[in-house]
Amino acid sequence: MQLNQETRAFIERTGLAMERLNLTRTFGRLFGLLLVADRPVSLDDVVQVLRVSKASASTNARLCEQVGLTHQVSIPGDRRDYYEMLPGSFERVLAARLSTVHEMVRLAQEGLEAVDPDNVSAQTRLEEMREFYDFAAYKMNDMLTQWKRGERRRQPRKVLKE
Amino acid sequence: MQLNQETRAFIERTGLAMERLNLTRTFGRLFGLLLVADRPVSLDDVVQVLRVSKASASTNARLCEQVGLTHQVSIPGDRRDYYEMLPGSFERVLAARLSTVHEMVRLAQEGLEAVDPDNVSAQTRLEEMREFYDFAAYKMNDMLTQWKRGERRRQPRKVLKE
DNA sequence: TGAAACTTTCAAAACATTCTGAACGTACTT
DNA sequence: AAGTACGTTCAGAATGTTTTGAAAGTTTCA
Repeated sequence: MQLNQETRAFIERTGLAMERLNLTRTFGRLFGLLLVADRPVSLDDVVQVLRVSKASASTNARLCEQVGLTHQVSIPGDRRDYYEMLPGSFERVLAARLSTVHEMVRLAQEGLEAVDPDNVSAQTRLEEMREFYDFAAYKMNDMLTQWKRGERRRQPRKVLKE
Repeated sequence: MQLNQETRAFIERTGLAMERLNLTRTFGRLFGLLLVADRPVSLDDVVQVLRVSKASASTNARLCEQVGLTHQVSIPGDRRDYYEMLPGSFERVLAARLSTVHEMVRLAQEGLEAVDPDNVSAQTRLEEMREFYDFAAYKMNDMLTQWKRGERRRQPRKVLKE
């Protein structure tokens, strides 16, 4: 696969960015490659562009599939597996996040059941936690619904402090 | 620090839950302890309850402070440092997440500048990515604002598929 | 059926992270 | 000033994760 120098640099930056999110650099580079590819990507493409072993390419490609980032594609007259990022990947990733938010709600509930009834500060904290994540889950749901409905007008750019 | 058996079990579950979110088990246990404590927690408490070295207790306690989970507390006549989880921790954690969402927007923008102008599929994908995370950032901001304003009515429970 | 073209699996190696004990620094107390 | 109580740092140990090469598995096709 032909990629210009800037594009290769972008792939590396993606690797680093994903590393910061606690994913692996290789996985992140693959994500970058999938973003910029102008056609479905084969395992050999991954090996060639990312300079990793075929084993690693295979493992990470399957991971992408698992988390809903890619779909498998086949090409007539070709036996290889191809992977492609389809529209809607981002919302699928976010939807998966929802379940971790629900887990926080559940955890808080378990805490409330475990602590002594006279431990007021813990009760208060755990209630805040439960309310917060419950609220967050609700809002995330909302957001996904709106996005899927196409209510996605681009927000006016503004400077935000980090 | 006295903790009943259930509460100790809760701390362990918190450790495991945080591990699933790519944090360390020790950090997660500390989070659990801070949630259920009925008074500010000292390093010695951490050592005693979590059975970790003082070094690890110190490192992880400082990490909690860094990410805005705890505040330092001092007690008259006591030289030790105490840590306590204050209200608003959860929103601080989420606010920190916002910056990673912004990074995704920036990354997508960089991609758009890097790929060949005739690579339409990449352009489309990267635009979707930029729009999505931009939208997400906007909605997260909204959510935080509403939460802080107290618009946090508990949502009716409903069953959601994992 | 057998060879060719692929992908997956697996044990070991490379690498990265986290924890520990010990040493050190600092600030109180007597 | 010396002793004590505390927190931090650091090198090395323990542990966990990812990648690799090699071998095995699968599918296609002649």
